[in-house]
Amino acid sequence: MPLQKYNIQNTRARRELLKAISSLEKRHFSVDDVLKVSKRRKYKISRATAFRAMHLFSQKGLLRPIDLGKGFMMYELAKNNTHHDHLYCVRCGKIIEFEDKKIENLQNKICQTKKFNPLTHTLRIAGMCSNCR
Amino acid sequence: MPLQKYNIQNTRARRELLKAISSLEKRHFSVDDVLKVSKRRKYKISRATAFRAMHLFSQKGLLRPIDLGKGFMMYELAKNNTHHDHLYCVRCGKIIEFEDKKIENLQNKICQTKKFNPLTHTLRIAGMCSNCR
DNA sequence: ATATAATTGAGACTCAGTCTCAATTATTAG
DNA sequence: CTAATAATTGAGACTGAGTCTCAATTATAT
Repeated sequence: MPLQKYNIQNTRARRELLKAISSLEKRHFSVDDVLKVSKRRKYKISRATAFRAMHLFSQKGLLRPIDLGKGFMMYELAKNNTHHDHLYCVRCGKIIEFEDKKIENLQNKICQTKKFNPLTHTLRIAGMCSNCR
Repeated sequence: MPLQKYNIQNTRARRELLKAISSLEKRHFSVDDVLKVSKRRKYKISRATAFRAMHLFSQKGLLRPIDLGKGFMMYELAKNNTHHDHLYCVRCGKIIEFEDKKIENLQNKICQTKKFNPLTHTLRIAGMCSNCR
């Protein structure tokens, strides 16, 4: 369990949260997805702690926050892959990941032109996946 | 005043909201920016009506919603320009618009590859503008 | 002019996320 | 190891954007 590797103080609550995250079959999850799992276990984690941990984990590079415009944040384990963007099916909720270096390069070019120092960027395409039409 | 042109039923509340929007010096505004102006006028508009109108206006193509990841939606008048994306300075709040056909094309190419039918897309780069470093 | 359909306001409500603060747990210094 | 200090935690109150309900009002169609 990699808490120390990410320079995150190893505590019971955080260990439990990580375990809950690992037990999720989904690749993309919300804070409440994690809390729901943790609620079934003996050691309960409070809502505030879960939110705090998700932030910390993101900041430390263990998780990556994903904004699908659903009104709440989703997360994914950062170690699974490198930065990428998402197609989001508004009908079935399916998330398709994609990575496009050319788009990234064009984004950087724009930032240079505008003398803008990028910190994060979000590219999300919402629509219908092949199953949903 | 273009309500009918957009196929929007012309009512007092909507006229007042449009007037409030026009009176804003800002190009990008939140529902509460609009409500704040309207609160200074004789004819008061309720919160629910304002939110409903913003949705309707967006749907009818009068406004364009902008998700800057601020936790609430921003809007802009659609007539000012065509679709574009945004750089958002997290320090001073400045919004820089940009348009990049090459990025759009690459996005469409990805959708084709993934057999995905895009409805909307959001590309937002958050960081620091030239003034903020 | 009436009937029907759409819009509105007020305020209760929802839901994600934050805050406070005292209690607990971890880390550091001695 | 122990005391002192620092970080984390839980409970629940709170915030703020946005939604819902429902009766009253206003627009549109007949």
